[in-house]
Amino acid sequence: MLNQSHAAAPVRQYWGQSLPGDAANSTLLSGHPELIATEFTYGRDECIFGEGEPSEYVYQVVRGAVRSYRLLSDGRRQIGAFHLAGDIFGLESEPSHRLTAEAIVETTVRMVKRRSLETAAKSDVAVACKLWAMTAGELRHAEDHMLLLGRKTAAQRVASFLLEMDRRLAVTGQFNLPMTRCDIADYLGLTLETVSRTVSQFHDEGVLALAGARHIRLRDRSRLAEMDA
Amino acid sequence: MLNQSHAAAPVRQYWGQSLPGDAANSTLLSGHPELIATEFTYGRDECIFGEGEPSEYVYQVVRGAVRSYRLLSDGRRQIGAFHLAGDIFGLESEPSHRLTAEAIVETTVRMVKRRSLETAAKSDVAVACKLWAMTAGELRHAEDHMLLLGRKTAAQRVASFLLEMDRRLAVTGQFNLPMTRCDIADYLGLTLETVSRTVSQFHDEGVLALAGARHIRLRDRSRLAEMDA
DNA sequence: CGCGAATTTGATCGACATCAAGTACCGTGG
DNA sequence: CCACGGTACTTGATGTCGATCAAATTCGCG
Repeated sequence: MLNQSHAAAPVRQYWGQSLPGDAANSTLLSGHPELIATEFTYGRDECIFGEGEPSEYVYQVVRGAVRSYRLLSDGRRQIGAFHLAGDIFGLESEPSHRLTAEAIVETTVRMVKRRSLETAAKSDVAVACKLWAMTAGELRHAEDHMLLLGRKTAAQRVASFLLEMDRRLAVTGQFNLPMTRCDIADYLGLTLETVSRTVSQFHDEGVLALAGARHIRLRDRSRLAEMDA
Repeated sequence: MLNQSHAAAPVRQYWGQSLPGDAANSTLLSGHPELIATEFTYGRDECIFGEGEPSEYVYQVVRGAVRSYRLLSDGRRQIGAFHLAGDIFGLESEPSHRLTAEAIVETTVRMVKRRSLETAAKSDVAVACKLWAMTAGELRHAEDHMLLLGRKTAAQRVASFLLEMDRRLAVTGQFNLPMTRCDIADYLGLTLETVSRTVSQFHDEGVLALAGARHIRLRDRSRLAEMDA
């Protein structure tokens, strides 16, 4: 059950519309003039921060995609979340990160010092509430994902995933996945073969259309939604 | 894969030392005089609040044990957390509960109005930070649990569970489980049979001692810890 | 003591993992 | 522009862990 090839490879780009960012997110890292935001770009598979490292910065994805994960000692990996354009990640109430974050593709992030956020929170209750709301949002996602990992079938997991990606990055009713089948598998608690087979099956059933493995158009969202149940 | 008997039955009691409550928790619901706390006792298997209900109160377990869970349409259940004496639960940043909470055994809770907490948070940044820290703590647990549900073997899941319960409710190096094998299974993403078999196996290996199915003494914590890895 | 639920244990099944090719895709260099 | 090489992806064959089905057995409580 050792895991599969989390190795490096050539770079791609252009993923993610720059910062659609739902209003909720945009505010935190822009509303306060005293918060200095720096931009930085990471190459594909580059580490942004590692598990256990002190959490110095909070990040927002400007362009690209990020995976946050934890490892078991034998290399099995569980990706807890994908962070796409507009998403904020790396926000901790504690002094150190509990997951590793890596760029999936070439990714630009905006970062602000955690300390300065905390300072802002101390003087402005609205900021403090904002931080709380953001962590609560992550918790909600984690709760949904626990149900998926603990109790859903492979088909249900893939259906959930497709609907999530459709919601988060579809533009003209279709989307490009920035992540590999292996990433998806490690997000869904499956193997890459099972993910591939399930996507193929959905394709055969006419539930989705493919243009290359990464470009997907959902043709029957209601069918996916009801099988997800 | 339909689930097993979440039915009602006679009442038991005496679970949980009354409020050992780590300092972190005790403060929130006691430090502020303007927060009026009411006590209430729920019978075994009684619902405290349901998924989707407006989140009017925040709760702290005084005595007993609570399970929080979500259901799939066909009845499969995923328990996200057990709340034991001292734990706070039902704290939401949003207006409604996202999981159902039920008393596992006869359980006394202390409850304060969510609105009054929010009011306190608005005037006192320390309270706001406290709320954030508590939600962050739940998120940390959820992240650990995602790794367990997505990637650990049955034996590793049960080992994790035993170590968690040992940490949270052991008194003289031993503890009484308030929950059934079915609850444990729905927490670990397994079936009750697999949980039972795994506990029996640990018993045969001398890793733990049993006095009835619910009373457990861990005899080799380091072995459990290393198999959990 | 005796009933009903909880738990254990056994036999069998099946969904997904693992092992193993084969194919498509894409960036690079000739 | 095309051949090459490497990775990602798909597909097939087989294996296995945990689920399911089915009885016992034990445990609490009335």
